[in-house]
Amino acid sequence: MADDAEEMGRKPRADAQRNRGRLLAAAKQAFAEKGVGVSLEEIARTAGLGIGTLYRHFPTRDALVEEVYRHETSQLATAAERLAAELPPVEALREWMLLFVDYLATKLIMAEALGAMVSGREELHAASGTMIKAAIATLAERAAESGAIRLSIAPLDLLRAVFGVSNASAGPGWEENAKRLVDILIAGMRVPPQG
Amino acid sequence: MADDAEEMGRKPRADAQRNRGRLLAAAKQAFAEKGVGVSLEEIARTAGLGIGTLYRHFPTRDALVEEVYRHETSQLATAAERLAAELPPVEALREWMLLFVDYLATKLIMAEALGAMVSGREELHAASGTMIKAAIATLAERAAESGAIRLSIAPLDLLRAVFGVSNASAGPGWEENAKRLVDILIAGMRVPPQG
DNA sequence: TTTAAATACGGAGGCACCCTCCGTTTACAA
DNA sequence: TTGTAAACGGAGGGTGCCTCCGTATTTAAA
Repeated sequence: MADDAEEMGRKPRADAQRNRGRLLAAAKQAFAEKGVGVSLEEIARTAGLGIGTLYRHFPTRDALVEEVYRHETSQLATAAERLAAELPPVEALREWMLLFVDYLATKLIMAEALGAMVSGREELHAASGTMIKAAIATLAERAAESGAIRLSIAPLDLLRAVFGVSNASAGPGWEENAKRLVDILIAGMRVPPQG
Repeated sequence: MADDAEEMGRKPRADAQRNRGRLLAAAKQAFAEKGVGVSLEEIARTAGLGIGTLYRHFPTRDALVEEVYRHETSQLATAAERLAAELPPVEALREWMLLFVDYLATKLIMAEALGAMVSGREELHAASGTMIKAAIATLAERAAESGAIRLSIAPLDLLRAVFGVSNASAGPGWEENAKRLVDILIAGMRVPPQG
């Protein structure tokens, strides 16, 4: 019944666990308030810890970001499963992409992280990135297999395109535009009714 | 015949002119080799000048970038005019977007700059940004006026989407994908024949 | 409890970069 | 030739990144 503690050989010292939590909390708030570019020193200070401690727990800035956003990301993955089960393939794909836009909009904090994972350097944010990629790939491929759309580009590129529109775009209407883009993309991929 | 020296009240001192040129040359090469993030100190050193001189000529990193890329950008603007004159509206729009992809691909050096100008902080790269925006806006609006497509998103968002796919995307096939995305976008905006 | 090994902590220190400020040098016009 | 506006250069102060290692704490064995 020791399923909670996924495979970990040793036992982390109590103080280490506590401090890890403090760092994550401080980081989450700092990222939200100032973006993923905040000074790591500031995060450590906010957590009441030394910079060395931060670096021991999270050797790179991205390791920290990864940890902070893993939870949020998994919500997107969960939604993908639900949509796939409840809706016809193309609709599921469309809805999930719209949800993706919502995530970029609502949790502006996530935009940078999602962006980084969607656009390049895949090594970073490995875990979250894998979830997202799996979600969009599955949905897109199911939609393609249903015959309703033709998948002429890599599924992840759909998200890249959507992210491109959201990315720091100044205009207050970007969310609207991003959602319209989703529909343009779906329409552009649709197979014409009479072959 | 004094058309070369666009309106400038005073006369810049000879050494100032020469050094400005050196800085631009050094910057162009450095940007090409190491991206727009290079140390400005290194650029100044390469140009055989002091860091203070660089900052006097180009108060911000972006002022320097702007200057370096203004020429390249104007080529895109010129191409837009030519295509608009030679091709039917939708084709002109499509071709120019493909050309945009080529620019991102060929002059990888430009990708960062074009990206920055296309995605947000419009104040930076003002001059180049204006050119690009004017080009896509004109082409897109002409295509929409022809009745062949429906322009449901901001023209610039088309470029944002394309840029999103190109943006640091690791895969070697990104250029292909970006071009296919252009066709998906065009197809997605096309007005159905018997609307 | 005592004790010693294992582990974690903290922050000084070295490095890189940014940008400013101002004393020195230079170009050029009178 | 000479006075001065303009340009130069780099030291200096600030911030951030990351490493390293002496000190402090926890844990478990005796």
